[in-house]
Amino acid sequence: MADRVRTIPPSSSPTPVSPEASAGYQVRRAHRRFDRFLNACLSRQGVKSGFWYYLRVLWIRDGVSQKYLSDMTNVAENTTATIVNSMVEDGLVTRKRDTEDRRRFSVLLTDRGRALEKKLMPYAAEINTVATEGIAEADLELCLSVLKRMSENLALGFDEHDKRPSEKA
Amino acid sequence: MADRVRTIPPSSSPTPVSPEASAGYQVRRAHRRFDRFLNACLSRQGVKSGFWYYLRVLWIRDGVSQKYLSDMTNVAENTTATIVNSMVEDGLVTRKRDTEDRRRFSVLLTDRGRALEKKLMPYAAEINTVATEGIAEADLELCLSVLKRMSENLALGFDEHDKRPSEKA
DNA sequence: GAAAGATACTTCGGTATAGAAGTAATTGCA
DNA sequence: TGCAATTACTTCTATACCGAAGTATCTTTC
Repeated sequence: MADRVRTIPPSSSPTPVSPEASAGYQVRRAHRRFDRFLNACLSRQGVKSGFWYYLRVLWIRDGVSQKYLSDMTNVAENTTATIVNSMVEDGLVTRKRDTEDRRRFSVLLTDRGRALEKKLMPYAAEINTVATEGIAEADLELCLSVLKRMSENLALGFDEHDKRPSEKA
Repeated sequence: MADRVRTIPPSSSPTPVSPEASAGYQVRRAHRRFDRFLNACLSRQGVKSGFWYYLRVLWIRDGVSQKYLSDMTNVAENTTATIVNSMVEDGLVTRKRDTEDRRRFSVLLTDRGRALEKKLMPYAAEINTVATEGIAEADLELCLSVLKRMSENLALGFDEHDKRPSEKA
């Protein structure tokens, strides 16, 4: 059943892959640092960091489904459900049954949720500014495109296995 | 007190920073995908994903302190405490008071913990291989060095604030 | 047009993570 | 030498996340 993600480990690696030279390691470390920095910013504003990613989606496009939010934030749907609940409690969004497809909810910003954009968005720039200090523009762009490609590569491995257990072709 | 991590949001960003073009966004997405892929591999082997990062450190250098593990894995010390407890329960490591400095523990691999190296290490290469498919060697290396620089930049902002509230110089 | 499958969401249980505050051991310094 | 600061670790509480399994709704298919 599995293919990219095997049950039996692949034959021993040719290169032992030192952590420093490993993409997985560097991505994880960078992520942890971004995450802590972001948390520090947001907690000062009394906003839970889990909200951030959802707010960013909603500021761009309001009234979307939880599925859409999950896809955009790269988070599982049950996680989104939990966090949206929490955001409703905090008065940042409301839920409304979609009339077209009654399985769905529309998640809608409240005034308070919308107002946070002005207060919080500058942090996105702030964090990226700090993070990218001393990095040439071209290098950064290349890095981001490599990250994007890696995300796509890893998603592929997954879709094949988890989302489509039976090959369609 | 804070400096890099401000209480008052910085003045409004010059560029609105579209998510796709944001380093934070790309790093986070890549991290989530790596994380899921890794989890899928490890759960098939009955190993909790939290163990992985600690095992990797211990396979290289056995008998280190929890502090050292925390530093190497970029994880807070209380998190390390929890996970090491869990690893002890699962019989992968043991703890031994350091006789030189009795505040410390040495975390030591059991035979079982050591044996996992052969079984699990190939995944490090596997994941990186899948992730970096179609990416030029030079581009990857540049990407990793940019990630490293970003991690350093973000850590700096933190150390200034959290680790050294009072300037030493 | 009814059963089978897919989709959107929820609930439950568990892991991974952090911050804050506490304890014990060590180090630094007056 | 003795007390203050620091360090290593723990405990408590809360958040962020996932997989599995369940419900309701929609779609497909014969």
